[in-house]
Formats: sequence, structure tokens, C-alpha cells
Amino acid sequence: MSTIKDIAKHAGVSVATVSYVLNNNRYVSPEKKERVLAAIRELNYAPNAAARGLRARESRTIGLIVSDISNPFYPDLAKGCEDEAQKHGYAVHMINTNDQPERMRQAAAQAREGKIDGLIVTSALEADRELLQSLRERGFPLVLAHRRLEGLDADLVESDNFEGGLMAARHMLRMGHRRIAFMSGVAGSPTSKLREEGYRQAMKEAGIDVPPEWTLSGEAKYTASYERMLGYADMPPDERPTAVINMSDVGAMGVLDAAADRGLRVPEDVAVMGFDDLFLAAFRSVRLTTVRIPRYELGRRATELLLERLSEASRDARHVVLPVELIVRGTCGGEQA
Amino acid sequence: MSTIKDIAKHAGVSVATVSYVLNNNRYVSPEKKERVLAAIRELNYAPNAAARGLRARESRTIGLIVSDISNPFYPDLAKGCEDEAQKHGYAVHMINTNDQPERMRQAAAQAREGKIDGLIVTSALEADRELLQSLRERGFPLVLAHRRLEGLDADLVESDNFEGGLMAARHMLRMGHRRIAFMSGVAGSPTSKLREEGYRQAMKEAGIDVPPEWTLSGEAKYTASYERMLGYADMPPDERPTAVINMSDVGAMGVLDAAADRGLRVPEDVAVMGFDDLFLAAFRSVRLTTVRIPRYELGRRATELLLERLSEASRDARHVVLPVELIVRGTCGGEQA
DNA sequence: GTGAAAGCGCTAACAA
DNA sequence: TTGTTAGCGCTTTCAC
Repeated sequence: MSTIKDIAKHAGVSVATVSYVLNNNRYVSPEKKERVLAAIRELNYAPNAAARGLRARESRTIGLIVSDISNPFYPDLAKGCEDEAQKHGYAVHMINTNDQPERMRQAAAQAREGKIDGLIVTSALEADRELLQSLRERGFPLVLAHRRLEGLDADLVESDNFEGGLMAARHMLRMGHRRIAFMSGVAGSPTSKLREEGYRQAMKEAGIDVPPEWTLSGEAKYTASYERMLGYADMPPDERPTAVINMSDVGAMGVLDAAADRGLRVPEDVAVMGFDDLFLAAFRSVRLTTVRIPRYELGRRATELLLERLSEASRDARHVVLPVELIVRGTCGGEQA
Repeated sequence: MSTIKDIAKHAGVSVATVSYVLNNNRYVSPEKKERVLAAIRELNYAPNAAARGLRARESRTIGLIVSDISNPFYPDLAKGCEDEAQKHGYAVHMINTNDQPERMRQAAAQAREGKIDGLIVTSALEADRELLQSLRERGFPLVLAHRRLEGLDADLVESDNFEGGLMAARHMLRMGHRRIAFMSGVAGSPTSKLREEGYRQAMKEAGIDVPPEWTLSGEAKYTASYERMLGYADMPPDERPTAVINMSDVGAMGVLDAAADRGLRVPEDVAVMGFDDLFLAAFRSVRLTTVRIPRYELGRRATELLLERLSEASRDARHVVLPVELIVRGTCGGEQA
């Protein structure tokens, strides 16, 4: 690989001149400029990123932490992040933690080594709090995406989870249901809690008491949801919930499949809703009514915020809440033609 | 951030000594070593990656090019790549090209700038050939994953596509089908071509002629496949294929849904197979028979090859073919209890 | 055993 | 308008 010196020699100018034309930040006479440009072309030169980074004390790359990229929730988010970063000349480092705190620690190390200029943390866990806090205290740019961490002084981009729960439950109510179950996620997840609060609010407005068996928590995954639904299916028909809201579309698939396995018709015997609006929700054989979470936008906005923070002096932590949207398909009835 | 100088001063030693303990490559007296370690802890020091990279002329990061991370085929591959890289102290740069040649060009620029030490290219397109070739000619480490590019001098990791097509068709034959359609992917894709060759081989073995309407090509996506299936459904029952093999599980979903929309029972009226074995293939309401592509392993092996190439002197291009597996579920009948 | 210093490739302050 | 040079933080040769 050729260096700036090679270019300088080849063009018969000083390295400073080459640097000036490279960065276009000083006047350089047309002839010299042309010679430099020609040399660059001829030698197929590209300035070394490490050297630049060392001088400039920045890497122009941001880190994106996801717990598991093969969870279909994240790819869109990652894409939003990458598209936005890319637009501003930043690269993105993907870091899968697989929910191992050790991996989070390695990410923090990359931050201290200057490998990344800022970090987007999706689905932050309570266990990460201390580490993230210490990063923030050292002034490292950080934005949380999708999941909040109460009390952490960092930018946050999330979807309107309370509203999502509210709108899901209201929709069920509107369709005539009274016994509506809300399958929440792992206990303690703020996302899940917020959605459940929205649900409870709607139920309260409707004057309905929510017995504990309507809000079983557990994983929002397929199997765990499938099993919870089996439990409901086995209840006496006049006690069994006639509507089930699951925290994720994949979970809702489990609910749908359990209902089918027990001979329950959807939506006649049981109405089902999910959250996310994954591509599979739109399949004709599924047609899942769901609350769309703007995943791409979550990633895009988080990146936007991070980049702003990178270029501006310190400012207060911001909190952006993205609207969610009710997508009515077939699993609750009431579908538009 | 503290630098090696700060540590040296703080510990009362030279920067060289600090470097020695950091890299553990020279004898350092226990006392000094301890003092250095203490200073590192106290000042929360981490060596600057750019400076190291500049010296060492390596970034310890690899680039991973995918056309679209939100295509459910890629996340597992990306994860395999990331896990393997991570194990060897490498980071991974994700690059979504969205099939824009411009993005590929930017990736190449990153390579020339030394931002990445090597590149894994998934689903390489014919249009990328020249760029990739020029990278190889400059000796840049490159491995192709999933899709081959005939004649490109680079390592390649792919799944056994011919065998996959063969095993899919043979399975259909075994289930008693004779009119078996193979919905191939976009014309010219080597992956698709190989699979189709396997299919043709099986048909030939069975002494069956394959009329052109059985091998319609198109996108392997949901909608395109849905529509192709509608075409088959509208054929007279005694001409219509009784079995359909699609190039992807998502495509197979389209086939399944089209069949359902036309009142065709699966597998009685039409048997359906996919390729990939995505998570959705296992849903109880789907139970798609499919050819499993080892996506994670594709990413992992590609990374392994790349890392070997990074550490060893130049060697001949290698070609690894990963076995595929027939996963029998319900859409072709013959499911195990 | 340990340290001084050169140098990786680049930018920018300063000099001419 | 252009060039010389110091220095970013680190590793490593060479000398002691």
C-alpha cells in the first residue's frame, strides 16, 4: 500500500500539500492539485484509517450491541442503524452479546480502546447498568434503543409501549371481548411492564377487573407462549380468556398454534394479537393483528442521536418515543376488506 | 483517556517497560510488573487501538458484506461470523449493500484504508466480480460465503447445493410424485443453478422428462412464489405439478398460502418443500419439509478460513462445501411420528 | 532487565 | 502558496 509520502514524491510536492488536497482545506494551485490527484489515481492510494484515527482521536465507527441478531426483531433495527451511519461516513461494529455480561464487557473495552466512538445498546439488561453507567461517567457517548434503563443518564429511543398496550387492549374491547389475557414478557422488563400498564389502563376504563391468571409472564418466545396458551385452552369455556395479547409476533404464533391444536377457532373462539409486525405476520395463512413496532426507525433514530452527540458539545439526555401502530388483520376479526 | 506515558510516569518506569508487561513479551521484574499493573488498574487504562493498528498495520477487524441483514437468511450467518471472530479477538464490521454496487465500492475503500483486514462476502453478485478480483489481485484476504463467483481466485464456503436439489427431488420421488416442479431463483444465480442441476439429475434417474413450465425462475420471495403457485393451481388437475420445491422457506410459505387460497390440500393435493430451515418452518401450523442450509456454520467457517488466511502466508484458494440436511416435516407427507 | 528513541501514516501549526 | 516538522500512542531495536 502506498502512503502519503509516496504520493508526495510521485507528484513532486510535500506531504502537507497532499494532505491539503486530500482534505480540501487549504488553497492549492490547480497544477499541483492535478498532479496530486493524478498520483493518487495512479498509485491507487487511500489514506490510512489508523493513522488518521490516531491523529484525530476518532475511529468514525459506532458500536451496535444486540443480544442476538438472529432474533427477528433486531435485523431491521440493525439495518436502520447501518443505513444512517453509512450516510454520515460511519461504519458499524456489530456486537452480539448473546446476553452474556462478558460480551458487554468486551464492548466496553472496545470503547476504551477507541475502536468505537459511541455505542448503541439495544435491549439493555438491568445487569448491564453498572457498566453502562461507568461508560457514561467517563463521558462516552451512549444511546439506549428499544429498552430503557431507569435512571441511566443516556439518550433513549423507544417505541410507545404504554400506548401499544393500551391500543391492543382497546381493540380487543372494541371487538366485544371482556376476558382479555395479556401474556407479558420476562418479569421486570420495562418494555413489558409499560405495555402491561397500557393494557391495565384500558381494562380499568372498561371497568374490568384483571385476575392474576390473565397476566402470566414468561418468555415471549414461541414455545413458552404455546404452553401458556395450552393452559388457557384447558380452562372451562366460560372462564377461559376469549382474547390473548402476546408481547411478540413469534409468541403470538405459538398462541395461534396452541389454539389450533386444541381445536379453538381464531378469531371465533379466541382472538389473538401480537407485537412487532414481523414479515411473517403478513403471510396470508397468518394474517396476524398486531402492534407494529418501528424497528428500522428505532435503529435509525438511535444512530441519528448518537451522531449528533458525537458532533456536539455535551447536552442533556434526550428521550424520543416513536409512535406504534395498530395493524388490523384477521386474528381478531374486524378485518377490512 | 490515559496513555502509556501516564502509566509509565505513574509506575515510575519507562514506556517500554509498560509495553512489555502489556504484551507480556519480555521479562520484567515482579516488582515493576506489579507497579505497572497497579497503575493500569488505577487509571483504567486501555491501549489505544488506532496507535496499535498503525504500528502493527492491522485493525483486527473483519468486514462482513451481506446484501440485506433483514433477509432472515443472513442473521444466523452473521452470528456465526461474529462468534468466531470474537473468539479470536477480532471485531466484525457489518456492511449491508442492499444490492447497490456503490455500497460494495465503499466496502472496498474500507479495505484499502486498512479499516478491515479481510472481507467475507456473502451472496456475491456477478456485478461485483471486477471489484472483488481487483481486491484479490492486491492480495487482500477475501472469502466468499454462500454464493460462488466462478473463476474468482478466493476462498469459498458454500453448502452442497447440488446435493440439496438432488435430495429434495429424490424425496418427492420417494413420496410417489412424478410431476415435480422446481421454482428456481433469479436466473443466473449459481446457487439456484446448482440446486436445479441436482433436481434434474434426480428426475433423469427416475426417467422423467422435465417440461419448461416445471422450472420457472423468479425471485425466491413470498409474493413471487405465491404467484407462481397460483399459476400451477390453475392448471388442469392432470397436468398440474403434484409437488413443488421452492428455493427458500419464505418462498415455500408463499406456495403454501397460494395452495390454501385455491383450496388445494397439502400434502394431499400438492406437496411442498423449501430450502433453508428457518425458524418458521418448525411452527406447528407450518411444519415445512425443507433442506436445511447450515447458515451459522457457513458464517463460522468462512470466518475461520479468513482468519487462517490472515495469519498464514499466501496459500491456494480453498473450497469448502458444507453438507445440507433433509428435514422431513409435514408438507410432503411421510412425517415421522 | 530496562530505557531511549525511531518510526508507523497522517494533520496542522508555523515558517518561509 | 507551499514546505518542514512535531506529535498523535504504541512497539521494538539497540544500547547500556
